[in-house]
Amino acid sequence: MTAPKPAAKYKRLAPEARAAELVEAGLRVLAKGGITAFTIDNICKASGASRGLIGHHFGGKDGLLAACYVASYAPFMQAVAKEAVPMSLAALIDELLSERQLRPEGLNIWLALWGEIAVNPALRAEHLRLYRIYHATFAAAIARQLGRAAPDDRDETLATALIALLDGIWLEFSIAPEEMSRAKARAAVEALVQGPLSGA
Amino acid sequence: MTAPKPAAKYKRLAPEARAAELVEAGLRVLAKGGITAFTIDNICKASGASRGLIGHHFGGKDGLLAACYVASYAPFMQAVAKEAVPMSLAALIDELLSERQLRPEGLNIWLALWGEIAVNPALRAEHLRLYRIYHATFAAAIARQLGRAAPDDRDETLATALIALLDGIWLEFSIAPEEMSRAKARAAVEALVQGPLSGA
DNA sequence: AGCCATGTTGTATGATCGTTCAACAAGAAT
DNA sequence: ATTCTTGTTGAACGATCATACAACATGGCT
Repeated sequence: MTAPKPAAKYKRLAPEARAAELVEAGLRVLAKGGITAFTIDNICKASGASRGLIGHHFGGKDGLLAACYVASYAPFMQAVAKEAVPMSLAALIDELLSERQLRPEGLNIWLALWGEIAVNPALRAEHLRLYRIYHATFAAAIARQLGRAAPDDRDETLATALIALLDGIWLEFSIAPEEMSRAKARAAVEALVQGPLSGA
Repeated sequence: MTAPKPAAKYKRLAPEARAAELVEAGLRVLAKGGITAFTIDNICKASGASRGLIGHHFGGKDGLLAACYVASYAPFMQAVAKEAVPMSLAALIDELLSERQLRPEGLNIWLALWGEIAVNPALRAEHLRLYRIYHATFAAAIARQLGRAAPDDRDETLATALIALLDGIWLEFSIAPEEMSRAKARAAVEALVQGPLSGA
């Protein structure tokens, strides 16, 4: 009879690793049940961790929510603000409508967070910061497409319009997938964009 | 000394009047604090009524939420599905970007509700029903604009795109009013629309 | 092998949640 | 003035919420 192995009761993780797990669990909860389901209990159950950890690593529920927001923006900004070499407008749009970006779960998360952004000043500030980067990237791509070195007012307006268009598509795709497929999304963007952006 | 007037403890309302007051209070709460603040206590405090009334008139909180959704859609659908005489596309867009429709409070309400639509099947079904009416109205207006009697596939796609564009504008207007004014919204729509919808 | 810094647990706590319901009162009917 | 219908109240309830914290366990360190 060998000595009974005392089976560890939990796994001890580095703070960053645990934080990452909690953020991931939080995003899973948001995707499934929206902001209403975003509770300590639900998140810890989804993560397999105990209730105290969120407070310990994020100072509270709000801290985790902010971290979730940043995390959900990350792959998106990564796609937009690609390396040093700037993307073409077509490539940018393709990426944003790609399977990697346009997924119902991801959009449910955004939707839940947007509802909070409109109400939570801290999230609002963070959103504003990221939006400006996003907008500048689009304006630059549009200017390049039209053969300009730097974006002018017209390019800025087009960037605003394009971003709004893509936001709206995400929205419909998230709320009513029955009415908005990836193919429809692509067709819709092309239908509106071909005018102002094809000619000189 | 005259007899002391026994000051009525509350005002008794007709069911529809009370229901309307509660819906209005619910919308006020949603506008201010989002879906998270949509609680029995908050709503009753905002309405000046007692806790029991929501259960009595709507069967519960969810019933009131559904009523709020319908109520928030009402002025919008009223504007879109105007009388028998169909609106021109320009008039439609003008109306939707008008001061009457494009207001931050109203959009905060939508945002809060959208977050629930994505999660709540009953609201989803209702949304789908209204969206189809909305979409058909736009497709018809576009077809008329292009001189067609009935909308073809291309018109349907353009309607989808236009709706998404307007949705996105509402979104930005609600989340970050700093970056989206009514003037910007109008310019953005015109910038994208002038191409596909100006020529034959 | 023993120590120790610290990541983790889970209970306790008080606040707040939605719902229920018996008692109450307003206002029309008589 | 009295009756009666029914809209209204608010306390009671159990469930669930976020947070705090003392006890505990892990894995690296010596």
